[in-house]
Amino acid sequence: MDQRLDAVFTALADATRRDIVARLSAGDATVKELAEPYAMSLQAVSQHLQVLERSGLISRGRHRQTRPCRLEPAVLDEALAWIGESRRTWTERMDRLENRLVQLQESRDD
Amino acid sequence: MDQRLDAVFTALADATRRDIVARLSAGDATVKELAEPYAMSLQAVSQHLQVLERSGLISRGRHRQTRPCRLEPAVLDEALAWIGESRRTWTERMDRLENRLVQLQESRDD
DNA sequence: CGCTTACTCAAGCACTCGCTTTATCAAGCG
DNA sequence: CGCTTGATAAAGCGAGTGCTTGAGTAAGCG
Repeated sequence: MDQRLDAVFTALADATRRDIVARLSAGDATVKELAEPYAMSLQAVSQHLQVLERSGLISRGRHRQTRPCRLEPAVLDEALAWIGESRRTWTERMDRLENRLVQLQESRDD
Repeated sequence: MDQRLDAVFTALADATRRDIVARLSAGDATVKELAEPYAMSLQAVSQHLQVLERSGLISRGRHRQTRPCRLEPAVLDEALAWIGESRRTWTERMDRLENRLVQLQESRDD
């Protein structure tokens, strides 16, 4: 689990890879199609896709001589869940703090 | 924005730093307190905290000779929003696909 | 004042990252 | 068969990461 989150957040820590994920969320694409907008070699994009694949964020098939890429949202959900959990804990703590302050205020008003 | 997301996801791409974030979500802590459970030097933890601070995930004050660390949820929210957006786009596309399939099914039944 | 505590700075080391270039492979086309 | 297309493999390079040890700083305590 730790290793999977390592891989997902590492994969998302690069602007090019985030852009690829965003584009794949709108539909599958081949390596060439994905590489087209970037000012870098096809090989570099292929390496980015390997990072994304290793993290589980995308999967790849074979169709003729292309390797179509597809977003796999399951790992995205794990990342979402992890961040959400820390966020929730923080919020609950703040709520408790606020309640305590309100109680203090009320007891002083007595 | 891209740079901020780079920094946040890079910060979250390490299990020790994720653990620190999770612990800070439950309450502020000093460097020494945070370092205590890990089998690494205090300096190493201090460096992890610098990464977290640069990303905006935590802030640090000064109190006597300690540097209390505090989670700042704003950047966490940005990461949450980014992932959520890709997730949402994917889900909507799947919904549209399903609708089209249902329509195909219905037109065949006519 | 000296001593401890809490922490940072700096240098060094093994390792990884992002990208390049060159070479290679596998599928389809003439 | 040769040739192009889509993609991967391998090697190398500069920059960055994670950690260490050693030294330094700043605040509190006797």
